[in-house]
Amino acid sequence: MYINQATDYGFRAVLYLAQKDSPELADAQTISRHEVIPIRFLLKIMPSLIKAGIVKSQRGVHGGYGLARPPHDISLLDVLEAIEGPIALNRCLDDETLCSKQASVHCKIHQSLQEIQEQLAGELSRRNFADLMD
Amino acid sequence: MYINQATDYGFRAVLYLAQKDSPELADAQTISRHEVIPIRFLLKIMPSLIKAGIVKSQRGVHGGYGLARPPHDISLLDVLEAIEGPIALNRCLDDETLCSKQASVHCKIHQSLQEIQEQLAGELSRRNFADLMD
DNA sequence: GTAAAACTATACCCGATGAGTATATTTTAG
DNA sequence: CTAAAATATACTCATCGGGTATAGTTTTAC
Repeated sequence: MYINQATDYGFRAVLYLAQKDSPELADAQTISRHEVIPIRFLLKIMPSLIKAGIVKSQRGVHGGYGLARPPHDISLLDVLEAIEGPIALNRCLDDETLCSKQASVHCKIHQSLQEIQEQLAGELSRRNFADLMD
Repeated sequence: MYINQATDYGFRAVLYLAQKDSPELADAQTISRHEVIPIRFLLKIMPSLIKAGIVKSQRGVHGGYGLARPPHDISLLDVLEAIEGPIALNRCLDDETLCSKQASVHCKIHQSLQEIQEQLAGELSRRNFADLMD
């Protein structure tokens, strides 16, 4: 029941971009070195963060990455969902047809997990990257 | 970020044992049919529940499975941990040496995830199988 | 005391996913 | 034009999740 390693790297990359003082873009090499993330892997996950409107990028000679909005507007949930999609504690909460009992609506377990999932999502969205910077 | 399918089956099996009215043991066939769980798979996960002291079993002709303690003493967390081990939102919360930055102690992300994980565990342990029976 | 009904222990298979790598392409500054 | 950067696509490889198979062992009815 882990969150992905990619998501963990994503958290670190975003935090790095939030914390660096200069407003210039940071290139992948720099982020990779500071956060100890395999560069090819970093390069692969950045587009997801861009599509989600969390990070902006610039190609070319003095290109690199920067935050697309202020740190206090980026939650842990934003980054997690950008990289690994919507959270779902079990597969029938994601897609009811996957329940082998086909009983998700009146299934007490399902209902409990749903509530727990909502609490989890709430916690993840309450925490933003400005909080993490202190 | 799913919980295991095995855990989901475990929830159902325990709930079934809690809900059946007769105090006799239920054999694997019966549980499997009622809860739509592949029998071989069910047979594989039951020993974990037994080791955790949640379920008791009896071999032989009129053998089967029953709860080892009352439903209100069995939480979702009990079953989850019995089957898939302690929860950990990411690998460095499970084992610090797995953090590629080797920085878990003073890592704000780590700290946040730890708090969220504790909340999640709390929610899972607050809910017991007597609640689910209604 | 033996046969059948149960659970138990191992061990295997296979597809999906996670983690990471490689190659080729596009963009931009200078 | 060229070098430095990001992007796109596709690949590898190990692990894990889900499930199956085989061969037991224990218990009880008769």
